[in-house]
Amino acid sequence: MNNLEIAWVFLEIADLLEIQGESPFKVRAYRQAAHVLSELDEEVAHYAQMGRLTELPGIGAALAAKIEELLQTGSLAYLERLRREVPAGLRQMLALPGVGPRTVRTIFTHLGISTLEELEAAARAKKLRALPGLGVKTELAIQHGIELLRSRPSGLPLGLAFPAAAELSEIMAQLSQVQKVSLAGDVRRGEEMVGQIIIVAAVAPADQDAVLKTFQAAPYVRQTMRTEPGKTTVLLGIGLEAALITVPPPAFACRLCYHTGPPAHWSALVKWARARGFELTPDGLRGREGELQLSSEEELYQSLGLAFVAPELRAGRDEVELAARGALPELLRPEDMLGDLHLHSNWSDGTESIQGLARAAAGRGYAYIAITDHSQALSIAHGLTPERLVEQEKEIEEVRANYPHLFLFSGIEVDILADGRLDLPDDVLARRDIVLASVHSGFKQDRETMTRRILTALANPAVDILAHPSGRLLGRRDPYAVDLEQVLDAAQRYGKILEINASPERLDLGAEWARRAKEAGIKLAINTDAHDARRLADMDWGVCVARRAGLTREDVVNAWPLERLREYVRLRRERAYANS
DNA sequence: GCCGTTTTCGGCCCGACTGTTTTCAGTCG
Repeated sequence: MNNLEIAWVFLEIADLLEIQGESPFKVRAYRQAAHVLSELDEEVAHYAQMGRLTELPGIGAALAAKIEELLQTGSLAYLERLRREVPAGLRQMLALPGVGPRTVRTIFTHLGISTLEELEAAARAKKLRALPGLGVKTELAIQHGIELLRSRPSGLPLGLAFPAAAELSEIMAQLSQVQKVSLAGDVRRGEEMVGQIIIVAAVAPADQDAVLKTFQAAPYVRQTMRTEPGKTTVLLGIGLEAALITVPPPAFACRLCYHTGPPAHWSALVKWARARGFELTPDGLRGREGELQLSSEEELYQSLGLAFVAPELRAGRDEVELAARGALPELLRPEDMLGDLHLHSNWSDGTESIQGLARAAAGRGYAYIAITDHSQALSIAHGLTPERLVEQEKEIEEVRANYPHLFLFSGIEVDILADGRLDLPDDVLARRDIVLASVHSGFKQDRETMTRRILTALANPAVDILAHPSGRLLGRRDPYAVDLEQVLDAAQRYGKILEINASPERLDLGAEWARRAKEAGIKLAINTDAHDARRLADMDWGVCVARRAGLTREDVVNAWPLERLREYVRLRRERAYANS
């Protein structure tokens, strides 16, 4: 078992214990341990071998023993016991908004309900409102929550699916029988939610069975679901399906393109090819002179007279036509990013010092970062008061002296209060180099109130960037009710920057809205919202969203040199304050 | 569950909001 799988086990234990009504601190210990394991650079097995598990923060004797058991046997008696005691359906109920462990327990003990289906039936039959602590509103909220859960795209966020996909692909690449291998499908296109991992490998027909068998025994694999000639589908420990497709080497380019999809893009290619006298099938490209030998996808597009279409742009929109005209955007690349404008230090709820963030940013070759801790209203995160901001400014100044080639913006992520006012006085905000504004409370406001709230905040001259504009948590929380059309209008009118939050649990704005923002002439910033130094690497997920949105360096302010960015912010503020 | 110049027990970010109540429990961030 690898780190992520063990972390997964601990998260399940935490949920089950919580439903059982165990001490919240014990529950938190498991969640904390899961977090530590998932962030660990080295395989936890190495720590186990050296008998150093308890040196990891949050891992004591009890958890170390459980990790050992998982590593040695692949299972855990304690978890098996909990699973017998708490039906799996109860854990799913925790995902319903407004439903926590106590409510789940009430429902289970009084009605004996243990699946979402039974729960929905009970809600419809108006049986929930009679339970202690529940009422009509909760009953309706549960019914609505189940509907939302159903309408959500299934699968896992890219940030969870990609590492597993990359590791599986890497393992396949190591095999001597595998001549070429590539990720395909949702993961390769950088979709925000991944329905299934697809890996395409070029393998001589005689070796296919052996390669498929190796895949079935790879790390992460819990069980084999289906096998057919040239393809096997497995279920991973993280609850996602992964398919390995083996193809004869000459067909690799076409099959890769076909399985990368989406179907609408492939259809557009087939149609384009046919109109020019080619026959394009998943197994090859046939021209008037016969079958073409293609050694790569690039050659496939070239043979069709098209510029290469980056997987992220494949959508069946107008990309084939643009490729024909040579008019595809020159997409933003990870190496174009020059800074990160949304970082939390240990002044609020981050774990890293400002110095540590600066060191990590310098290590990535950044030209600038912004320290943007929370404001006072977010007390759970130790949000900063005006007084502490003054103190922090001094520390930022000290760190600046240590990193002459890295500019530190003294920033702030100021809360947008329920009525749209900001959580800090204007003069305090005006002294910060960059101001992000965002919503962290009152998520249940109706659409009109929430929209007005955000528009009010955008109208404030102090605000430079609207952070995580929709508030969604991928697969966990839907966007709050807000009219993003109006938000885009206001951003465009006031010259505000919209954030693509690169945290893998957010990816907010998503690609569709980022595309529309660009079309409206709005500038974007891609920020990680990192709470520790390691998470600076999340930038790549944000770049992925930007690429799917068709963004170029020009569209993204933190792909600009420092002076241009500062000038942009300065001019915007000058205009805003002059008009206010 | 973990952790300790508060070290073997007693702490462990906390405050707002909501829906249920009629003074508060549960959820959320």
